[in-house]
Amino acid sequence: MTGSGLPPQDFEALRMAILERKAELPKRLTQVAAYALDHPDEIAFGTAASIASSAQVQPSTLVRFAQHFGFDGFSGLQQLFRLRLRERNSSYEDRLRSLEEGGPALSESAGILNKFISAAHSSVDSLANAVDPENFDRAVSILARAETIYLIAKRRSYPISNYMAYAFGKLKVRCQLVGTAAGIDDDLLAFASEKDAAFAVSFSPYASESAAQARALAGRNVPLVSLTDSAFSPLAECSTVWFELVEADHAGFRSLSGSMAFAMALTVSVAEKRRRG
Amino acid sequence: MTGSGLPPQDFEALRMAILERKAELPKRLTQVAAYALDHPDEIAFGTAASIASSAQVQPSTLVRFAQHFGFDGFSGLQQLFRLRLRERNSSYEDRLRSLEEGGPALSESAGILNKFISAAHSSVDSLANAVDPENFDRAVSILARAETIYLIAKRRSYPISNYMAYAFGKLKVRCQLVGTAAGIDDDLLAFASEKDAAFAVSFSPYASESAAQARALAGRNVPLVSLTDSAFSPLAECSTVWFELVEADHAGFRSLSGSMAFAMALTVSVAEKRRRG
DNA sequence: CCACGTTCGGAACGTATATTCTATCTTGAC
DNA sequence: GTCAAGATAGAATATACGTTCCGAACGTGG
Repeated sequence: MTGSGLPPQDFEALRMAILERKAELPKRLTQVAAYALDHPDEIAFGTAASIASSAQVQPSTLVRFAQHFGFDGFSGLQQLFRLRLRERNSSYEDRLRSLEEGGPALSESAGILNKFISAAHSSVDSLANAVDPENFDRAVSILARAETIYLIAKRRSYPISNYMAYAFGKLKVRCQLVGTAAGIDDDLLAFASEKDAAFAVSFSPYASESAAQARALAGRNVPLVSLTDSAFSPLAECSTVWFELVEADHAGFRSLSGSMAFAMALTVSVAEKRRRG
Repeated sequence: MTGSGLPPQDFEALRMAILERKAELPKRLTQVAAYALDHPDEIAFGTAASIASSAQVQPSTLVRFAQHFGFDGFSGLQQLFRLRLRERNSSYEDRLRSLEEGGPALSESAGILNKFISAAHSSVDSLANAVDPENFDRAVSILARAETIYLIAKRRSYPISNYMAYAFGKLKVRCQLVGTAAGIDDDLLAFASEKDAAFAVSFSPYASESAAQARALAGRNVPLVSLTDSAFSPLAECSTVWFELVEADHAGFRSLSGSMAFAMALTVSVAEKRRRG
């Protein structure tokens, strides 16, 4: 008797089983377990031999590993990894493609909508990849300890800071929206001190006022967190912490989908951190 | 000599090549071509034998098919199908899972960020599913023929109309943002006539002014397009065309990612339609 | 109707595969 | 230190795989 009852029926179940028994597994099997969870794609596509060499293990070890989890052999386990990839993809992209293929038949408007949906989708994806959790954490800390948070954004970025101001208001976090009425911005920012902090958003082509205001604040040692779309942005050089987010666009118009998600995450995180002390 | 120059390097190129040459392909190869594009997953995971029997073809035909597109054999072609699945999944969901697994180890902020990314993702997805292309087309037509577009939104929806106003400005479409300064909103709206149109956004809990303004406009036969989150919204009943979009939220705070994508698609579509006449 | 080139089906081939088996090694208890 | 139980490495094996090959079928132009 090698296995342990019935094998898991789907990938999730297998994952749980592996995590559960990971501690009590022999050395080489632990090695396989770690490799399997870290490189599921390799397991799905590779051959027993190639996987074994990648994981620095003998092919037979893979078979034993599979049998420990109730499979007949390695192949049975592999099928679960393949199933996972199959099911994952069924929804979103295929829909886009099918719409795209209907191309000429569809109205132009529907085409534009799909482009924006697609752009929003990839913006959110790139947000997921671009933001380093540690940096995010630092940004949250900086803003959370500020007395007043100054929100700097012009033109296309303004809706972001506007929404943040709304949310901060709901969350009882004091903030000052900069860029709303003409002229008094710099007067407002003159109040900012080291005890405060600022959050600036600017995408190419960068609004010169935003950059100037950011620099001014940085010069007076006001901690500055910023969101921009390039390392060469004027915001990047004067920020305490900055994030690079490239919003996918359609015909030059970005949907701000990624930025909005980021902004809300930041806003809520700050409020949460402040609430917990 | 069997192949035709160099084989495609990625799945998309292969797809194009197949579609391009589909007409001039022999009978059985056409059969394979159709099967390949319809069941890409089968090709990625199956064996030559299993695929052949599914497609009602001989295994050798698969090899010939691959060779027609410049591959050495069937395996080379299969790798492209596998690569596609690999790359599709590499970014988003795995990252979420890995962060989710780090759970307790991760900071709370990172967790919140991921929740918002996830919410944004599903908002955009539901946008793709919820918006009927024909309705969208009607909405675009209504707004495109308006002399002035009135944008009605309060509170959390305001950033959406704000961004639309910015984009409409860039696109040289006349619009009037309603809800910016206190008091004069109704005076502004008094100018609206049947030749104009309005776009209203309101999510639960609905701002009473937005609903009232929308009703007033509808009563004066001003065409009204609206974006809201329920069929029971006060906006739904008085709109010429309306869209239901449920934004996924985290802790009650929506990221507006889906709404933003929708708004920009609408804005650009209107401008485009107007430009073309 | 015939010759020719192309396409197809199916068997044959060599290879690579997953699995099994066994000798060796490790582990831990007494 | 010894022994037993389990785990591992690596060779052995039987299987299944992708590919190749060749004769038959098909369609075409003369």
